[in-house]
Amino acid sequence: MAARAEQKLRTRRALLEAALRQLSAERGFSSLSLREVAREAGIAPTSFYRHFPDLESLGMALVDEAGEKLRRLMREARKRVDGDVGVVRASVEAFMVFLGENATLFYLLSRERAVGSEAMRAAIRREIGLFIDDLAVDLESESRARAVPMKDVPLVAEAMVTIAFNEGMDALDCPPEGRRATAERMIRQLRMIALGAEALAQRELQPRQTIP
Amino acid sequence: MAARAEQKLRTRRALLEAALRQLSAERGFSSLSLREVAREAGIAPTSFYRHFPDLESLGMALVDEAGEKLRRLMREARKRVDGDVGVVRASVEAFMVFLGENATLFYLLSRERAVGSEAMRAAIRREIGLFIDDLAVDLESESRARAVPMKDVPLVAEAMVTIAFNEGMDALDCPPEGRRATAERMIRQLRMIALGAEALAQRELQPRQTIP
DNA sequence: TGTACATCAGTGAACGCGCGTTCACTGATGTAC
DNA sequence: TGTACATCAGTGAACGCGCGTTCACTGATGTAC
Repeated sequence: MAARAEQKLRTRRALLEAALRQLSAERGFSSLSLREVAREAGIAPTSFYRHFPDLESLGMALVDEAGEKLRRLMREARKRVDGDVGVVRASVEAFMVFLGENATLFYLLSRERAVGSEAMRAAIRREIGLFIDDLAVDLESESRARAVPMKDVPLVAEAMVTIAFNEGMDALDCPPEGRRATAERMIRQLRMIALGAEALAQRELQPRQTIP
Repeated sequence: MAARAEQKLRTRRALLEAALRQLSAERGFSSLSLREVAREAGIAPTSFYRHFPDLESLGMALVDEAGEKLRRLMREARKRVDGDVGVVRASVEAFMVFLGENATLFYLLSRERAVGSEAMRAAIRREIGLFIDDLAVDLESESRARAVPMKDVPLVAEAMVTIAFNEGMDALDCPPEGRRATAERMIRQLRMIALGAEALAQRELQPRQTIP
């Protein structure tokens, strides 16, 4: 039996979840203390070291988890894309669900991206980069399917993710009844970006046809 | 003479600048300590209270300063807008100058917007809101001057500022020789947004003229 | 299966440290007459 | 101008607190024979 190994995993989980429970709108990861997390997880402070060399390592583990979960949800949502529901709307819907259900994971990604240790910021930039790449692939294939060319797809994806994270933060800051409105704002901004990139591509095809 | 009042102002300045000096890519405002700031400013920890009731109040003062400085620079830069240099390019140039010369003020606005105390986040949201309003006014007047209508100008301004702050962060994270490239990425993203908003406006004028 | 030994997750006491805040004070600057 | 008093920016000692980390330990689980 791996009784010992299982117990160890369970305690590790407890630590990760204790840390998540302490994160909120008010409290960033860098304000957590090792003792506090251990206390919340129900173990002695010294036992923490059996699982992570320091708090930052625990943070990195959370970042990985957050990134994977977010990308998995988005990938699944975009499978349902068809003629009626475009990539953008499907993505926004899935994103808002992620926000609602995993607010603290989103906080972690969104805030420590700007403020954490160098290692943490690098890890988050990596996760967001992967997220952008996923979106670029789907935008590209939608563009081909609809036969509407789009200029600079990776840059478009980057701009879209930037907007999504920013409006996502706003959505969490405002009361739940404001969520729908924020989602609509998000969609309108994303559509502008998509339209602009399409206009750029068309301009290249018909260079002189500008409206005075 | 107001010798005493002047000295008090000088010490206050010293405190503000000491705090700024401690801020960096690695250290967010919330990691500063009152004792540290006082030490750096060359006064006893207890003297701090003659100037601010707590560190957060000092932070708010810095936020106000940062917001005002940023907006003043942008307003001056946009005075130089003419036929050759549009609002977008002039704004980006001024923004990049602000980034280079006031990196810590920008860090403060950009990071504490996500992670500070409720009061601090509200103050930053206010400053950024004013910044967005300024931009909206100039976009609107450019749109009229060029006789190119633009849909949803305030939303466009919001999206642009979001992109600018995000790319601004990236610019500071990468070595100075990468700055120009980041600025160009920023401009391309902003142009997409502008183009998209113009395309939306045109679509309303000529509703059926879609390209298959 | 039973026994002897190894592993290792979790412990509790102890450490030194920097923190925010209080307090009663000092002495230069400011003010009233 | 001189004098007596008020103001108040800056001080240094002291407080209690939670922190991260070390250490030698315990005792259940795992392994070799």
